[in-house]
Amino acid sequence: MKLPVSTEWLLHCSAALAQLPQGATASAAQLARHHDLPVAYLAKQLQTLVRAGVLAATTGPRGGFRLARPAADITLLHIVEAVDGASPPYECREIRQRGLGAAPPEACLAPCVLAVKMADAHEAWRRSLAGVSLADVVGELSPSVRGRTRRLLARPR
Amino acid sequence: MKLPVSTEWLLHCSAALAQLPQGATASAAQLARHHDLPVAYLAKQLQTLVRAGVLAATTGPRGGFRLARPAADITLLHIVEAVDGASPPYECREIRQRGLGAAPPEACLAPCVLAVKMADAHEAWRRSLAGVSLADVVGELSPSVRGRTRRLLARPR
DNA sequence: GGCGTTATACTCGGATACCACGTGTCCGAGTACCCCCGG
DNA sequence: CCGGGGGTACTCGGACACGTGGTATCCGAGTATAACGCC
Repeated sequence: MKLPVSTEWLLHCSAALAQLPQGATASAAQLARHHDLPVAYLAKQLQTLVRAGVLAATTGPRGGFRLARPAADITLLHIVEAVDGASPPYECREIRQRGLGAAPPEACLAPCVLAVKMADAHEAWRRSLAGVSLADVVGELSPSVRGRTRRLLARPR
Repeated sequence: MKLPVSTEWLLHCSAALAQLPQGATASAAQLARHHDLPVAYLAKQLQTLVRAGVLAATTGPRGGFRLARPAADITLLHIVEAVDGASPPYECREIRQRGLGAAPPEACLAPCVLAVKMADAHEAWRRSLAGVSLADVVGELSPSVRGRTRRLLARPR
């Protein structure tokens, strides 16, 4: 039940991109320097967010990454599930139907109780993350911090 | 964010033990046959639950495993955190304080917003699992299934 | 027949290999920019 | 001075090793049982 370490990186990078002016981009190298992260690996993970439709990438000079949608439409769940996959952590393999104690088929019409409870918990987790957007996160930052980020990630003219 | 496969095994084994008469035990071999699981690995994982205080083990003939507490006092969270560890899946490493964009110390007096939101989600997940006890799970099974489990796991006299 | 001793077989418990996924790194393809040249 | 073409440097994108933790397995330590012999 460990999330990849890169999850933290991508959350912070996405939050940083959400603080930039509309349409502005930041390169993988800039974002890596901004938080002192390994450039190559961060770039690899940023691609994951692009494939998931959370970020958009532009190649060439003055290219880079930007949010693919307004910050209010990107939730923490989108980012987490993009980097970690959307499959639930608990997977019911129906072991109740195997072995000497295999439940009779008529008892298996209803889904496995344990699977249901585990799915409920996972859904509670997803709901909590889906309730927080990048706009919410940025909104909780002080204006001075926000301005600082914009200034530091501004592209050299 | 994958839970070990053995999580399902231990949940089902614990539920089976919760259906046994007070004080009755079942050996690792019995439980393994009951669900067609690898005996040795299951035994290793059952030990984990013993160390966590969820199960109690008795050695020697007619020994085996039993619940260490009443089924109503054992929640799904106890079992899941015993097998998977209690550390939260998201760990804040304070990357906001590193790199060129390191936040000034006075801005870091409040905890990292992202870490708080991730912790909230984890807490929602834990709360959901903590709300379901083994007694609840067993209570949702039909009496016929429950009697069948007791009969199949009864020790030969 | 009852009791103590011994042998036994069954149980858990920890130490030891194997494999997959996350971590980390590299080089190649593509493109927007900028400079230079010609008109 | 203006427009077009080519070179360049910067960007992302995917393919290639390494390490840690879950998966799987084995054999050894301990104990309650049961049988046996003795009183």
